[in-house]
Amino acid sequence: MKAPRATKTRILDAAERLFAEQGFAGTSTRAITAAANANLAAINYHFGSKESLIEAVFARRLEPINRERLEWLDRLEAAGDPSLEAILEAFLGPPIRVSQDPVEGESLLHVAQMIGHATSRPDSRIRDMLIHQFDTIVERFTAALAKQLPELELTQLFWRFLFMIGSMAHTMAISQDIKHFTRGLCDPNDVEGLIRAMVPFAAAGFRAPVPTASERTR
Amino acid sequence: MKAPRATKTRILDAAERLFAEQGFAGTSTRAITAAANANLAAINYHFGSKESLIEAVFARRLEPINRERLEWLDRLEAAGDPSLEAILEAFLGPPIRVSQDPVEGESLLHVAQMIGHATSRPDSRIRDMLIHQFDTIVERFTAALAKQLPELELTQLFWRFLFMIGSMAHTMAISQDIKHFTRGLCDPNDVEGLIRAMVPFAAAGFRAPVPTASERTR
DNA sequence: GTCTATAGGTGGATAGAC
DNA sequence: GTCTATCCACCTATAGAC
Repeated sequence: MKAPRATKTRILDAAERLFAEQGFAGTSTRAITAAANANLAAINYHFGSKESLIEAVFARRLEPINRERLEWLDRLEAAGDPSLEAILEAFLGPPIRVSQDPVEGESLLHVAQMIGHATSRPDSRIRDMLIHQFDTIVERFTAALAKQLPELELTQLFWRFLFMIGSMAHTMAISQDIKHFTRGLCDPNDVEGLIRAMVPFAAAGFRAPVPTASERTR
Repeated sequence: MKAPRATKTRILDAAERLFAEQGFAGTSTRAITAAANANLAAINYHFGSKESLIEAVFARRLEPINRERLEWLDRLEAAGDPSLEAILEAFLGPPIRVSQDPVEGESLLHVAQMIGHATSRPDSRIRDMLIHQFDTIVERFTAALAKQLPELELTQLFWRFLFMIGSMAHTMAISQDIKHFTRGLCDPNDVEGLIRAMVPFAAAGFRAPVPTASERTR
């Protein structure tokens, strides 16, 4: 006999799905508590406010993934000089694991969509929290990449790191429309296949020579 | 003596900025008309509804850019067999031009952020309109790319096209935080430099060999 | 911890004068 | 085309009973 999920967990689950689908401003606490089979007052009781609930939804998913990324990178660096592909996989691997968990699998897409919603709020606490969540990750991984690509200017390395993150984040964020645009060929739910497509794409991009300003588009 | 912009244009300008910063649900029609120095009833008079205003904001920017992309590709194909880099630049070039216009320059970032906000609304008319805006673009450009990369499986080609779009869209969407994450090295407002960084990255990614499932991460 | 009831505010949209 | 005034649906948050 399985215990029913606690109210707090049901609220987190419902909020995660609804925030991903409709954004933060577009999702009312009423809709969340209704979907979670909880009372309207439960959000304020358990989280204090809607904004704190948003932070809790993010933190529940991002903290374990980012912790695992850092541990993975630690192991690689302890074992010697990691290859470019190995570094990229330490970055992309933890999301893969989550995506393959039958229970938490959906959550990864939701988080990606939520990040899409959160990324242009100049003022909010949520943005500050997201920046803080990723600060260490960016620092550690760009340092590892720089060591592996010593001839690449640091500015170009940062650009390319951003491009890789963008590839992943945007692809997940528009996953609902991918089948339409690719005539059904690409399956956005096959995150393993997505990563297998992405690692060689990103690795080749990182290794590409930087053209001078004069030589473009012949 | 310059004529003051028409109310309709002022509303479009204000709505574009506010939607980009705060999302659609997070931006009230009251805030828009106040920022546009227009009357509260003006949105309904000129556009009919808030949702129709959103569509109008998108269409004003996307239609000329996408038309120019197709014309550019037409010219390339009329002149012979375009190179991979030339095709990528036909895709990325029109947004460059817009971004360098001192008047419309800001609008490109706004549209990118708005696309971020719009990308996970399963039900809305806005999503349908966006899909329609990009349908022809995706079809024409993937066909041109497939011709230039005949050995690349179509599935991988679609993935890589999505990755390139994600690189561009996400980079613009998080532009506010790029200086922070890159210690000031990358300037998100220098869209020309962004594209110059992106074309070789994407071109190398498109040309990367596809690994078999067995050979990964050594 | 969970519920009802409600306070106190903001939302989109419109009617009708000018 | 522009304005004021207003409708009413919906929002977050809280007080207080159970």
